[in-house]
Amino acid sequence: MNATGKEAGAEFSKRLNTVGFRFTPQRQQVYDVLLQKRDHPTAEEVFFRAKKHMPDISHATVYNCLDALVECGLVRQVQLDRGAARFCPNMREHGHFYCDACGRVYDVNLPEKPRPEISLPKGFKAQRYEIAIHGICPECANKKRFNASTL
Amino acid sequence: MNATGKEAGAEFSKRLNTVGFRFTPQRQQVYDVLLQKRDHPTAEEVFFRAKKHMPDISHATVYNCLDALVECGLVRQVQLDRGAARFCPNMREHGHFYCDACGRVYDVNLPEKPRPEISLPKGFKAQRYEIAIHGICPECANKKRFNASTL
DNA sequence: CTAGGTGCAAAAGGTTTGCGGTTAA
DNA sequence: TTAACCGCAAACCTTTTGCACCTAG
Repeated sequence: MNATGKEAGAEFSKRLNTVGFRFTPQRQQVYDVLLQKRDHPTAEEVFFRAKKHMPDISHATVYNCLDALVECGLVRQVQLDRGAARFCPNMREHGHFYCDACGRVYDVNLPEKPRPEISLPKGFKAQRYEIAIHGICPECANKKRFNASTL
Repeated sequence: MNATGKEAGAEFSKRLNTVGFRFTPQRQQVYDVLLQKRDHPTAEEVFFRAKKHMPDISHATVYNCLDALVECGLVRQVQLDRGAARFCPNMREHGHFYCDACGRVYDVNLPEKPRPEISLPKGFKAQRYEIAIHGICPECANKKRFNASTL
């Protein structure tokens, strides 16, 4: 039911400590929110969900927690359009599909075979990749077809 | 000197028209700004540069023009962090390297051989890809080494 | 004990909107 | 001629900041 039993909690705490962060209930709560519904919520959305279990949590704290989780490698931040950043606890290598019609975000698997190494000019040190695919999701594609046929 | 002579201007106008946009001097100016210094400026930066040649141009118009250029396929919008969107008139297939230290953005070539097709679940229609590589650029890598050695 | 984290409220970006006047086609 | 576009200014949304209090280690 809940992804953070005592064992997982200790693991989580250790992970924070290794990067110099403290364990706090707020950080745990924010991480739980991300694990419980993996729909790439914005910071605002995380705030509302966390508030249900922890009514006094503040906006600023949610941003702080999200940044901490990103920094210690438990969460990815995804920036897909001019709007708010989104957050994703899936640390496996994967890309994101962004529906330009409805704004929903889907995880997409990348080819298992490692993609041809992108050769960076001398001196550039890559730390991580983000692959975003923009397009139309099945649901919106259907809606569109329907609308077009009834005009 | 200037990428938009009379011929290029006619070409530009035609491109706008095909997507249902009008030619306007402001759109030309904004496009010129992007062509003249390909350093992935933000809308704000485009605004300041355009203002030098067209003092009455407004903030809102710059956003309008940028959106129009993106919509008719002359410019790409790139979103690399929580900050402002950046704009890029290079429509060849390429990725972006974002330096986490200084925030500069570099174009990077992708492998000539088409990368293995990313297989999307049934029904998803991809329209465009964005590949962002986060890391440290050579200049910042050097600075870092220097600072570390003098602490 | 104390550096780091929290909550609050205000400020700071960045982008969008509404409106009266202007202009490309 | 007129729908599209412009400039202006205010509104809006997202994120950051400063500060007094609190707490994990």
